[in-house]
Amino acid sequence: MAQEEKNTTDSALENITVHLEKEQNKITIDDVAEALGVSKTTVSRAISGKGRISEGTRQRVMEYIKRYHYRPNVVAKGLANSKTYNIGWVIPGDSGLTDLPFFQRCMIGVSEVAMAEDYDILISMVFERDISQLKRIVKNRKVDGVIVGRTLVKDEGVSYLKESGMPFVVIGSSMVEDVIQIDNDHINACRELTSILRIKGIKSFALIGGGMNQVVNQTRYQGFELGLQEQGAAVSQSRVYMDCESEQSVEHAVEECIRGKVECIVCTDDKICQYVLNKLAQDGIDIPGQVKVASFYNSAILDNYHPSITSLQYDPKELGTVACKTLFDYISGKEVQRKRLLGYEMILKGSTQ
Amino acid sequence: MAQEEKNTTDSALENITVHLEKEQNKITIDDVAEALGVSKTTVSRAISGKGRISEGTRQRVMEYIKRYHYRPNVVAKGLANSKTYNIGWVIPGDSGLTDLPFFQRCMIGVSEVAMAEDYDILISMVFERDISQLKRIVKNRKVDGVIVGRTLVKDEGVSYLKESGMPFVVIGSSMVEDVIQIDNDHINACRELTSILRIKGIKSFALIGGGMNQVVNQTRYQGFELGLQEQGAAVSQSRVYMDCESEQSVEHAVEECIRGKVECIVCTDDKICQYVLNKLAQDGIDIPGQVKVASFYNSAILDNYHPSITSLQYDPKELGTVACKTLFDYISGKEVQRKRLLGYEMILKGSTQ
DNA sequence: GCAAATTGCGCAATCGGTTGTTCCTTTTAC
DNA sequence: GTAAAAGGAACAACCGATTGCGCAATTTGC
Repeated sequence: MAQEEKNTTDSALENITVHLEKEQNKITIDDVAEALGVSKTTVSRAISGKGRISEGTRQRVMEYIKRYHYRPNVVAKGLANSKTYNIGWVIPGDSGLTDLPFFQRCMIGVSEVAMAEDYDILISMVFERDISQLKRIVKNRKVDGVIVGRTLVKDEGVSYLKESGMPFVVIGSSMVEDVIQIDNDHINACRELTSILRIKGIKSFALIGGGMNQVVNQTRYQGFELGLQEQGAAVSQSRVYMDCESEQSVEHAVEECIRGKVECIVCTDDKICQYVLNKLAQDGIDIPGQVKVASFYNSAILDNYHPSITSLQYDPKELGTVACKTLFDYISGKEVQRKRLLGYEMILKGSTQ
Repeated sequence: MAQEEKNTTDSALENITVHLEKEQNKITIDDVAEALGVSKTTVSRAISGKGRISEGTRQRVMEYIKRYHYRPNVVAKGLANSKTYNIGWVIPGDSGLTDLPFFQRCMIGVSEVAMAEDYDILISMVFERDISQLKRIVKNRKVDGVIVGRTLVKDEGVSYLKESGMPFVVIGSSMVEDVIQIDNDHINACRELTSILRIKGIKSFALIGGGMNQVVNQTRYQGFELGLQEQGAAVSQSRVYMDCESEQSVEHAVEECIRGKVECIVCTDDKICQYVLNKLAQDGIDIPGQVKVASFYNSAILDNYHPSITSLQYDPKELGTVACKTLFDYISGKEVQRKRLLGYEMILKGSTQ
């Protein structure tokens, strides 16, 4: 009965309309100047600390500002010194379950650094290969720089940014020349993984991976091949199934692995790993008894599997932090390293025991 | 060998530094005016279409603009008419696997509407209950309005926005008075679900749900109770386990359901449903034979379960679209409905067969 | 004690647009 | 044919900050 009342109340409320009434008695730098009997130049200097100003008046201004909650208008400030105090954050709009939390955590790093510099983050989603949103924020000069996550081998966003002259940093690697990149050391991560597993006596590997149009997958593929090469004759065989975009293609790859008595399956991301694990469970194949499994990211979507999955783990927040710092350095004219590789962590778990 | 060369090349590249050299010969409205021998007023009016201007000169201006790719400086434009051409998008920084894709798809809707109005989206993440990022963009007046996703029962962000006078719209519902809300009709969705299941002969239900501090969970709880109430004596018993934040608490709830011979478990979100399904699988309990299961969102994280899971599904993009349109209407002074409820879709699948 | 150097502060231009007002020209009305 | 109305374009103020430059007052140097 209580609920029913509640419900009818709600229905009634639905038809209520509201509209905005503006008042906005926003205080400007002129107001502050007038109130204190000084020029706005003085107020500006008190705040920025630039130029010549006596400590006394500076204090007086700061007190007034604090007391009456004056905040400089960022738009006006931006106009005066040609800055927007925004950076763009380009993310794939169609990112999967693995990517999404990864980039969100990247963004935490970006966000922290940006806030410290009084910058905010403007978002630009890229669907399929449509970069019109990115073009907009660049052409409209709504950002001072851009950070790009997940690059493709032939990445139109990166090419566009490069020719536009807009400063930008790529999280991950890029095939385009002369681009500032912050990436994890996938190559060495893969080498170490194969090496460690080899020491455990594994002699046959398979790599099951996503689209080779993504730079990250290509890099992991390289690292995997390189790692196996280093193991030399000790590895009897290896199989590679890249460009697995659907669950079916992954299942097919797994079937071939089983048939070929592959001892260890390495997945290039956790979504693919999820498919692999489901297929193995379906076929009643024991992990790690009959086949061992390793993946990347160590993300939450694999949390519920037993045994837990050996992973190469990165620190997405660190990627974000470093990328954003690098971007600011670059914008402010400092020299920055063109390509910087961050570390990784090997998390050995039950699936490769 | 090829790879090794590649690798050393890469290492060498890592130490290369780059730095920005500015040139930026950006063309301004004055340049256009001068080139055409008209005043900048004329150029401005040609573009905006406001004021009196002959069709001839308008054409002339537009042609020049197109040819030389003139783009008005949005910051300057914003300063002149006190707009930022940005809207804020507040999302929980710690959102789970279900929330994240949901809000991303909301954002697609928001983004589309915003772009059509020449607006961009500024992001503000809320961690725990820390709304300092939101405060920043509001105080710095970097946005003309804000859209808030996932509200808490006692939501500091919403309270803050309300007292700040910044226009905003909530996706979902809010407990704060007089707030513009766009939500799905959870109440009726729940009622319909219980009703349909009841018709199938189910007599005992359980609801396993997340934190009651989230408005959406509270609403679903209400709808569930209301639905059962309407079924009256036909329902022999029902159990409610809200505030399940951990996998353990979900498992515990499931155990009790099994022991109590509950015929159908309803989950308030797909993450919880995942836990429920894992627990049921672990205990070897058959779905839908021994117990039926239903959830919300119909999200991808349940894609790999068999049988597939009956869900109440919403259209997140529509939520975003409507929210953003409403926000623009409100900002421009139009009257808007205070609370608007959007539809839902019942997806009956194997888990309730 | 006087010139030079330093300090403190304000004037006014500037960033790149928008818009109310004015002024001149053309069109309309009767 | 003349007054009124409408049309077209420019002037200049304005949005709210920053900053080069100039001037007066104070401090320093010898």
